Amino acid sequence: MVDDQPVKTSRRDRQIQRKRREIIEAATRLFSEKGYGGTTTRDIADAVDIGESTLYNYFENKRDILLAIITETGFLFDDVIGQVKRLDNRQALVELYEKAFNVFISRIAFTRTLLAQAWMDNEILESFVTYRLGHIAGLIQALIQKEIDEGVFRPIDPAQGARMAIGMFLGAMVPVLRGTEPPPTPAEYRRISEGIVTVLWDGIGNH
Amino acid sequence: MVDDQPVKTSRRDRQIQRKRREIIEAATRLFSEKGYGGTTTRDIADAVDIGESTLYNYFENKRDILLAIITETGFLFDDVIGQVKRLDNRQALVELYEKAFNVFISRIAFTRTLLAQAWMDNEILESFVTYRLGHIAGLIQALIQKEIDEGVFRPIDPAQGARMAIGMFLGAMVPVLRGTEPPPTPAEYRRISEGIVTVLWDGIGNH
Amino acid sequence: MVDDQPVKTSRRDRQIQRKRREIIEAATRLFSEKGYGGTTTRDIADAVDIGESTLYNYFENKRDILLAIITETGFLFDDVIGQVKRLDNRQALVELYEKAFNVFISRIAFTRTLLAQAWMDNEILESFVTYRLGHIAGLIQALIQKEIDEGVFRPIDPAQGARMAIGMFLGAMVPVLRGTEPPPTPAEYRRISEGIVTVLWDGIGNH
Amino acid sequence: MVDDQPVKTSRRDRQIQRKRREIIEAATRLFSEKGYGGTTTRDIADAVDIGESTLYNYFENKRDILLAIITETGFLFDDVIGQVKRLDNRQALVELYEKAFNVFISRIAFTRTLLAQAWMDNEILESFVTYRLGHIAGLIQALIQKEIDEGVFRPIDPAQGARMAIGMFLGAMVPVLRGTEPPPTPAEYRRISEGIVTVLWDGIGNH
DNA sequence: AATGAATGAGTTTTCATTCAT
DNA sequence: AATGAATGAAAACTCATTCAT
Repeated sequence: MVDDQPVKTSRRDRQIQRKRREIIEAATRLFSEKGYGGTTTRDIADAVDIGESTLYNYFENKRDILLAIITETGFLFDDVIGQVKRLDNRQALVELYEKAFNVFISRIAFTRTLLAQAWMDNEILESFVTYRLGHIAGLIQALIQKEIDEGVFRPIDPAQGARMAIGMFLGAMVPVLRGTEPPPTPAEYRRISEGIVTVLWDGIGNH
Repeated sequence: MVDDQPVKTSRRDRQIQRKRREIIEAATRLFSEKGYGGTTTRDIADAVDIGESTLYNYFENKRDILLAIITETGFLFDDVIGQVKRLDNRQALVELYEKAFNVFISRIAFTRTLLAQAWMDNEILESFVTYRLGHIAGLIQALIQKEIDEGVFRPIDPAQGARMAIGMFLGAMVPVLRGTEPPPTPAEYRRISEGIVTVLWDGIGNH
Repeated sequence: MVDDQPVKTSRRDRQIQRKRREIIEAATRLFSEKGYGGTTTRDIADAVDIGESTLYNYFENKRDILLAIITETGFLFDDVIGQVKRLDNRQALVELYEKAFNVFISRIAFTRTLLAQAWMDNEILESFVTYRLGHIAGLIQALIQKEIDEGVFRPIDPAQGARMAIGMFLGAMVPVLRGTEPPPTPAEYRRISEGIVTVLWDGIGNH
Repeated sequence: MVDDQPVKTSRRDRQIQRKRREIIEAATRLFSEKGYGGTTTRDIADAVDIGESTLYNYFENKRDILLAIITETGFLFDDVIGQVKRLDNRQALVELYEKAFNVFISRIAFTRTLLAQAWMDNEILESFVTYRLGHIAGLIQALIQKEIDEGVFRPIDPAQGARMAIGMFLGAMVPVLRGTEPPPTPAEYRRISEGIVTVLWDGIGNH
């Protein structure tokens, strides 16, 4: 009896969390297909097969669903960043690319929604994208600067170099996110990662 | 009187075209600021200082305004593409980048709107972006292939190379389109163009 | 065991009655602050710190809470009326005023809610106000008639006189109920009661 | 042709004003019957036989209708107040009562709505009632003070006297506004006005 | 060609109430 | 008896579009 109490509570809690997840996942999919504005609360409710008003037992309002998607899925991105302790050589960059491909591709619908929203919505851009992207860009710049200092790289503007590095990532991801190309397999994006880093270091030229 | 007729008509036509342009320009700005869905027909009418219903004398409906923006401004992009007769050497690619920067940056609001829309809307993606981007990608791939054939490039996948080339362009453009960085000056994007091409050919490495 | 039964039951009953009272008091306060329509069942439940649905174990529905407030608090007013055995002289009227002030002011929130509701809701007006107010008005009219008969009063319309008597009460109470004036102290409303009766008998004039 | 312009405009303007009036009148009636909260925008639209959304061409939102009722009908009350240049004797007070009865009774639905709303809504109380009622109360207090100074009145608290004067007005009006008594005829409220003032001056007592 | 007025079809959100546990 | 979860019904409000003038 005494032990039942915590079990009961956590079962109920798990029930709630499960439903929240369900809603978030349905909404993520819908937002990525039709956009946030193009998705109605009714669409979401229908997708989870609950009444429209039931949504409001789990979320304050529609925007709250969007923010929940971003915060509750976004932490996956922090893991990637967190794992990058030191980005101090070529191989580390390859691995960063790989991890980034992995997390982007495992959450295509999420990423597509996030980018669409960050494109128009300053709050979302700032509260989610700016910090993380800035952090990554900083790491890459530091790496470039180090290689310059060691005489491995030509003295280029590290900021511009970082934009190139990120741009090449975008060049590979955007068609996938947009759905014009199928998601690469892990083997493929390992190869792409290496390809990008090789070009960054040595270009395509045949030296 | 008889001679007047055509003059009159063409004057009226010019009048109409001028108003259409005005609407298109106002709508482009509004769409780029608030998104297509976030912009009301009332917003557009107010911006041009006409009645809301007057819009419908110039355009079938709201979406038609969006399509008109894309087709009537989009042709500028065709010029860039059209001018690229032969993309057969490094310098030609630098020049392509420069022209592309030029046209993107001179129409930031348009480009921002176009990308936002193409991100969600298949019709717009296909009818406008796919073809042009595919064409450019094809040119770049052909160039890469040629360099490979001539032994200048290592034997990489030309498609992947093209994605890198386009990605580096995105890496420079996206922050500008998104408004997180100021538009570069012509001198700056000349330098950026050269920087990108240099990296493509030789990497950042200090050979 | 056998004796326990009734004790148990009455303890439970008392428990129930206590909770009912709690709900009624919280609801009275909320209704007087935000109006009946402006108060949600959730507001009430929160104020008593119970679940929203638990309310329905004590009351049929929201309106039932309102009716319970009115009947279960309203009986206090009956006491005032009941105590007025004979309203047959000036002093008795002073005392009636005093008692009325006392009961109104000791239940400002209730009175405010009651008046607000009776203003729009015929059922409440009739089932609660009409009878009691009519009774009081009748007593006052009878007093006036008696004074006329005895030659103390001029022959005025007793009904109109009663409306004046009640009106002067309203003139003193309304600003307090509305919250634009602080509630008078017992000493003050004794003075006000005498003042009103004096004006009724002799006017403000300096005879 | 030149003269047509202003005519056209004013005809259209008159059309708009007419519709606004229609809406305001229907809303006033509905609000006085079912309360502001109990009246839906649909009720109002139906009463004027227009689409619900058409309301929003004439008013910003529902509350705006209420405020329009109050400001656009309320000015009638200002006329009454404005006409009271000097409230310096008994007869002037009688006339003030008469005018007040007149305006209250000619707009029963409005007055009932106003009082209901001012009872709960501080903004409306302050922006409309407080000032005007305060002004009237001030005039009455000044009159009482004057009569005290001239030895005509006993030295009572003028504020309390004013509350009695206003209270007696309420005593006569409230049952009419509430609909429990039929509106008095002009002859009747003249008699009531005189009755109230007589009681104020001399009481009901038979001196 | 220009437009004021009208509106249908939604959209998000609220809330009293029910019901299974 | 207590309540979390679910919801139908309605509410205010929006907006692209039509139409008569």
